[in-house]
Amino acid sequence: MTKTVHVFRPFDSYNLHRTCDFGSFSRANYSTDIYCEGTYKRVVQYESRSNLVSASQSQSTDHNHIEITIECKESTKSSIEHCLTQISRIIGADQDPSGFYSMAESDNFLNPLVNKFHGLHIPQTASVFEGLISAILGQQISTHVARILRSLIVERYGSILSIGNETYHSFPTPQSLELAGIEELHANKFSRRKAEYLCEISALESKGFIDLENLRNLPTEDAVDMLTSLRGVGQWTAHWLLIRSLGYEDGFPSGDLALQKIMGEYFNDGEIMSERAAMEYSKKWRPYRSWVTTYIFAGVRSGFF
DNA sequence: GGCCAGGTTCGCT
DNA sequence: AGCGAACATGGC
Repeated sequence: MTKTVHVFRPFDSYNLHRTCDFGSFSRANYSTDIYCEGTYKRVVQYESRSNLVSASQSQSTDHNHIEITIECKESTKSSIEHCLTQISRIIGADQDPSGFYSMAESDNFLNPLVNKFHGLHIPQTASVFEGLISAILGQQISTHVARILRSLIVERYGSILSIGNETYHSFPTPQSLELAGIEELHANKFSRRKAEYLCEISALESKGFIDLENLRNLPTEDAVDMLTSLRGVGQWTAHWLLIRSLGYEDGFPSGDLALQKIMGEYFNDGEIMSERAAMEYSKKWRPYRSWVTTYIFAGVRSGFF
């Protein structure tokens, strides 16, 4: 077991704790990602080898930096490179919120949110596939139930890595979910419809009929079109993916019920906003709507509103 | 027990 | 285009 340590300097404002909190990583049943005592941990696969990668932030007096540790049976220059790229993307340490922050300064609604959650970046899912499956599974149900279902498939279909006394789970591969099959997922607390969506998408990805990772390289519209052509993926899910998996800064899931309620309270005399009205109103926040969405949800989760 | 929760599809007007 | 039902589950 070799161990290597690296230091990464994000933009000054970056706050690991707030970012991991937003990602639900500190919740016991999140399974794949662990955030505990100031350290974030996750297994990163590279060429069929498992690397345990951890990140922690030290707030020394003059400099704010992230320390990244990689543990692996064998490491190479390219495996280390891969792990560093992955981890900094997952924890959002490579993002620059300064454009969003300057826009928010002159916005009465955003300004308090930015003050409260300053340093929160947008955590990215380890893969687009993982983001998509997690998003579909969370449709229409409470975040609490979504976590239960997510950890169920992770523990049942994901691979396991043991180091010392600790056990780490990986997110299921497209192959393993395809293999699980509709019937089995249905028997495991998923609606038949959802089980179908998950298996269909897993099969398409594992057979190479779609390439979810490649969506990162497409213009926004094309990525949304491709995603919504999949059964089980509507506007909400596609935009959620733009924000949480594809790294776009201007996604906006206007179909979101919680978002419509909050916006209604502030901008529509307390009346819930329609999807269309929410989308229209959101245009004043271009091109930073992914940030706006993230900060609003951070507010929702912490009882800010 | 009933209603809702960070939606989507399908089948009607 | 727009509307309503169905979908499975956990929590209040």
